[in-house]
Amino acid sequence: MQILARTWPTNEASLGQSVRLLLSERLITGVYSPGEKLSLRSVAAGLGVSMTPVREAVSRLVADGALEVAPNKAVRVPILDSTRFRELTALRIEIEGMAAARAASARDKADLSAIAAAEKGFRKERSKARPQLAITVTMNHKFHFALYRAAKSPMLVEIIVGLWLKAGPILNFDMARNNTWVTSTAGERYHAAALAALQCQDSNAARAAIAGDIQQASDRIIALGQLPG
Amino acid sequence: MQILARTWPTNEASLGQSVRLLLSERLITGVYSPGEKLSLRSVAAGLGVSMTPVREAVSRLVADGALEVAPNKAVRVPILDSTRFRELTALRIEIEGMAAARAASARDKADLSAIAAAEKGFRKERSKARPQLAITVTMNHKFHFALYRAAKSPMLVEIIVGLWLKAGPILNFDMARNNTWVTSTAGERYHAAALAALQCQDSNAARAAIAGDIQQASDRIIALGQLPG
DNA sequence: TGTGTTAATCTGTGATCACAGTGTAGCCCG
DNA sequence: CGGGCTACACTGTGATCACAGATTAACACA
Repeated sequence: MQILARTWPTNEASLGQSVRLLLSERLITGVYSPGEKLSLRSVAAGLGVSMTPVREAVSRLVADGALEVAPNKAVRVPILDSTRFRELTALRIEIEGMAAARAASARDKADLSAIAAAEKGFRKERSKARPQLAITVTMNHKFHFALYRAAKSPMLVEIIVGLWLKAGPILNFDMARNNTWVTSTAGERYHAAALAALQCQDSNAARAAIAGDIQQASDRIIALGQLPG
Repeated sequence: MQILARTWPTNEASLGQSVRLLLSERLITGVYSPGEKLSLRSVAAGLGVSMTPVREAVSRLVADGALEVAPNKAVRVPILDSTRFRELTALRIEIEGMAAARAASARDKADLSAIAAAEKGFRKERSKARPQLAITVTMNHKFHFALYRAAKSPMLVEIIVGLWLKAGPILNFDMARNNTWVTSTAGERYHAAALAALQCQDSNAARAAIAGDIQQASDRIIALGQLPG
């Protein structure tokens, strides 16, 4: 309980929810590597809770495709082959592109300032002499979801969270081994373009900017040639 | 265990999975009404299993938005207000339309015959003198998912299942009180148009047909004026 | 040294128990 | 007969126990 107590003040949320959020964050930020095995008892012991809330959280993540159960019944982080990775990338481009297009017309002033702040944070970290991967990843995450939330469609945001859960481990795992992503300026160019498109309510430009951002990151992963299949 | 044993031969799937599938089917086919309360113990007793697998299933469905926990901590079928229902409809049109468009280009012969068979089954039941709602709903379900599976994107199909879980209870609940859906020929016209579009690989026509089908069904619900908000 | 077999350990799954919070029905009192 | 209070029943949540299957490690034997 000690770990969770510090991360979330146990204000009001079930332990299962807390564990799920913690594991989600770890997956999206690449704490767990593709293929890594997770044991319910180990996770429970590491978090200081019993198996029950961990089981609830893992069960949900498995259902979301963020974790998988091998035929051995062992729980592990899925290893996407190149076919499934391309499928996921195509889906992300269409659905996140749709969210960006909607955000361009539905955004209000509060959205714009939140997105601009996130864009600035990302650019600032990445332009450092030695940008840290973890911080850059977090900033990228904040920017994208600030933008998607501007579409004013909670259900759509939930769908996108599911997509990021599937993509997170591979993206961050390979990024960590090849620093072309943090050293490239492609990301901030697309981010700036997306922000500008939202400011002038240009849906098509917003969709194109987000699609380009996703595509270029995906291309880097595929170029590494580490994916099976 | 007796109920589950007959529905699924307990071949190989955890009880939690079986319970989840059973509850999903009940939600999509409208066995449970919007606002209806579900008790973990009651469901468990009714299915002859312990609370554990039921909890796992319900937890997943709550996460999917197919069920919700009231501030009382009571689990119930969500009651969508008109705002959320319109949001859900708009999402369905875009995402299921996307699936239809992809299916038009990715479909193979096996897909076409499966979809044609499902289309025929739907049309046959609905054209009866007294079509049964439950059967019509099931046939409609089969047709749509046979079509979506032709897009060859399992992740996309999973997303759509999530959308249907949210929409199922209201759709079928209101349909049962107003037989304009089963008596209307609009559904089979859109289905036929979608099938034809897939046959000649016309993505735009396929998207339009599915969008029209969703829209007309949604319009009937809204026309009933039973939705709060 | 290589190989086959066994025993210990670890896995997820399901059931059961304990507990705090909430709604409700009944009953007592005015 | 009506209103307020008190038990009781029931809710979800978390922990713990029991069990079958699989993996691994060690040990004995050839």
